[in-house]
Amino acid sequence: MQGRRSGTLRDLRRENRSAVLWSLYFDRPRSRQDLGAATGLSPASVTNVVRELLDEGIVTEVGSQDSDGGRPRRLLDVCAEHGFVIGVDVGETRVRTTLYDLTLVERAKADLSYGPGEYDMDVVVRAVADSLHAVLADAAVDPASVLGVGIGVPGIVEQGPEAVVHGQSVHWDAVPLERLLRAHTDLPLRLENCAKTTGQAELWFGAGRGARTAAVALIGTGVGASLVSGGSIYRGVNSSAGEWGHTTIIADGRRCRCGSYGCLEAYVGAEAILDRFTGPASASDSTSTSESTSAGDEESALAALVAMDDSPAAQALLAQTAEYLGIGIANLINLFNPERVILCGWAGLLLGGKLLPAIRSAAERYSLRHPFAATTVELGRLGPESVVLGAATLPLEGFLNGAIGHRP
Amino acid sequence: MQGRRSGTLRDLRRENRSAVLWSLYFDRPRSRQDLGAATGLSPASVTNVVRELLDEGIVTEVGSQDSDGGRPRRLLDVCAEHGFVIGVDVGETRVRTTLYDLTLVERAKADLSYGPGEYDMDVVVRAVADSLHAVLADAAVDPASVLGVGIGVPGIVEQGPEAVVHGQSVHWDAVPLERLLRAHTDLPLRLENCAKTTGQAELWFGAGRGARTAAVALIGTGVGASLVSGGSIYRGVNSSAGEWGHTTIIADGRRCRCGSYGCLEAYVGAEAILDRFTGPASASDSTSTSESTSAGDEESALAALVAMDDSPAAQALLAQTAEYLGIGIANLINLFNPERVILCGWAGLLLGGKLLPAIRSAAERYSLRHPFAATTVELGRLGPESVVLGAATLPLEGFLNGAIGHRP
DNA sequence: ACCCTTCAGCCAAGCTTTGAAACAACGAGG
DNA sequence: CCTCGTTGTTTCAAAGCTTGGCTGAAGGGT
Repeated sequence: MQGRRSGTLRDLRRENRSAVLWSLYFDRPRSRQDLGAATGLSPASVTNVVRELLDEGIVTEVGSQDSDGGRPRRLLDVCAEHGFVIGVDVGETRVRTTLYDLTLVERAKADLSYGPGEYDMDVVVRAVADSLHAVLADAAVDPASVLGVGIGVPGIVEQGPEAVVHGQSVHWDAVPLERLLRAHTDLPLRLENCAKTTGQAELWFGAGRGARTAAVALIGTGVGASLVSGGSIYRGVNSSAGEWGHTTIIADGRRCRCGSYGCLEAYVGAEAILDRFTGPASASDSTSTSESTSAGDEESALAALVAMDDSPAAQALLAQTAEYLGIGIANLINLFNPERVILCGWAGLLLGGKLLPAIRSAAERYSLRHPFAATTVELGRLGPESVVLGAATLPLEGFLNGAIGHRP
Repeated sequence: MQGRRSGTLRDLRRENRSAVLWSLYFDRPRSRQDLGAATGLSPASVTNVVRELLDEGIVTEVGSQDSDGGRPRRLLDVCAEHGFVIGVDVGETRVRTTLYDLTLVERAKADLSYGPGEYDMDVVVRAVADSLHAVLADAAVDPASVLGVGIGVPGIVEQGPEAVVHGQSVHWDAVPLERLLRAHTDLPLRLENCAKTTGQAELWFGAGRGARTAAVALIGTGVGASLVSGGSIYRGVNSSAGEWGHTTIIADGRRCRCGSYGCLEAYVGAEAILDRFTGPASASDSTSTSESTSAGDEESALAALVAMDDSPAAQALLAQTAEYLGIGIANLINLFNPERVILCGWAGLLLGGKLLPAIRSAAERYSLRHPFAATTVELGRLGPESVVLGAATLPLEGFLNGAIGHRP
């Protein structure tokens, strides 16, 4: 009900400082005057805040820009070297890690794969730890200047003093991943569901730029979504909001790997699509061949399916899939009334590339006029890097908000 | 992305003042010390803010309470007489209006009905205007001391400089209701969808008290929801969020009055339930008899149906309905991860009274473990008055936030 | 009586933003 | 070459806020 927490003067200062920093970060470089206009702060306050940021080495002055006849504006920019962030994508078959500077320019990458189905925690934890050390060494970056590590994982991440992961589909049951990693590194860690990290990447740098309310629909082997409200990701009471893939679109429908029936994921997840194509006879009772096919196979198989222009069966299946996907999207539109729906994930992009018009049309038919009119349905604009990139934005977010500048 | 708007000192003061006021409003009466603990403000600041509120006549001191051995605390309370708010429920067959004092104690009521199906705007507008004048006269309240009028209407309310109503099911197409009402009254008006007003009533005073994230599911003839996030109602980009009734639960299912197929409303809306019972033969293609049955008939018919303990057909239908409702609720739980789901609306309460265990069990089966574990599914605790009461909270909300005290 | 506890008001100190005025840096024009 | 106008940035005094610490106020215990 109440829920404000401001109170003190210092908080006010931090908020203004944070507003300036966010504003600069997403529109770089900029003059002080411009920042004032964007944040609503007076020129004097901008000067004060900027001086502080300059002193701390968070921003720098980079050249100047002629004004029409007056004193030229000094341009400010974020100092790329001031700090670094690391993004980690804990995927189904491998760990991808990238170290970025403060402006999210890549400095080093590592990519460690383990056998498919190897969800043994020790293996995963070691891979993450190794990759962290690898990128740090590779980029020759002092660990003390790393602002934090963002880690995108499959499954629900229960935030708390130490994040715990519940991955119902990869059989992780209350895994204390943060504590396990803590044994290998002292870097600040932030864990988050990988759909949410992708969502944040698209929101900051992709198709979601500037949206204050959006739904990022992620389709891979599994299906998820991240819901953006007020410009940041909505987590719900338990951090498990956005489990779009397990909303029911057909009561008593196909069995889903979550154990329920008729879930969206059981129709439009990559695995489900392939199952529906190859095993139409046992449609409503597939124990599925998930464990036997690796992700890479799945990817090429789906690509092949999408490319079967001369097969009526494949065409019909894809049309049906677009219809289901449209229903799922329409449900998001009716419930959330987002200004944008962004279709992401490797399977989502694959399907969307071909079926977007059909998906849009289905979404329109299944949603109410008013909310649909306010929405655009688009494809994500970031590639498969988006999970890592989004993960890296997690510590960055903290930095932009709190912005406790460490020593440079 | 950025989206803060604070900046100035005056804003900070207003926020603190508002925090105190909210805190006091929902836990009345309270001592200053207690307020300090609740808001996190220092005793000195509480004193300052409270003095201001006392000076403006918004709060008063009411007696004192012994402390264990020390100076007794003076108790503060909201001054009921300081202002008044009016709630209006524009229903399907009548307009209900209530005038409350600042503590939401009823001071006067009016209830004007028009023939069923009379959605002619002139009739409705006149009824609202008449009822406003009636309650003002009845309570002998000076219009200048009315803080505002909240109006709950069926359909989507597009907020803007002048609210416009889109009621797809009652055939209101972009009705400029606020402007039409403006011709009859000078009171400040706030329009909102009636599901959202009910939701706010339950949130403030009913089963949702204290919840910061909740889903209020409203079932009457139509089906809607209001989604609460961060303690306040989520509206989406277009104010049309929460159209739960028109999310699809069965692809290619029953036709819905919105024009689509397989909507939740087409299964669990009161009209739909009755249709499914009386006309099972034409299940998938009912043009429905909606216009011919008035709401009152529907209510008693549904009550009769629910009471048919000895009819296996009725029992099966109700069980099926609970299943569908469970699916709809599970979808809310998976997507939103609320800490509470509250079932409201006359039909919702009727069904819930008998079927709540079945509904809960269905919701559990169709939702993921983790989000379900964090949720409770309960019945609304407010009666049919909740729409009016919730409508009255709309201006109250503005008052508690801004709290520009007018002259007492 | 005396001390102790608890609540409320007061005041100087230390923040903050702000608006106006001053300063800086440049082009244009005489 | 100098001056003026224009635009961007900084400085400075003023006003407002919260904060702790201190002082009263009002009662129990002992």
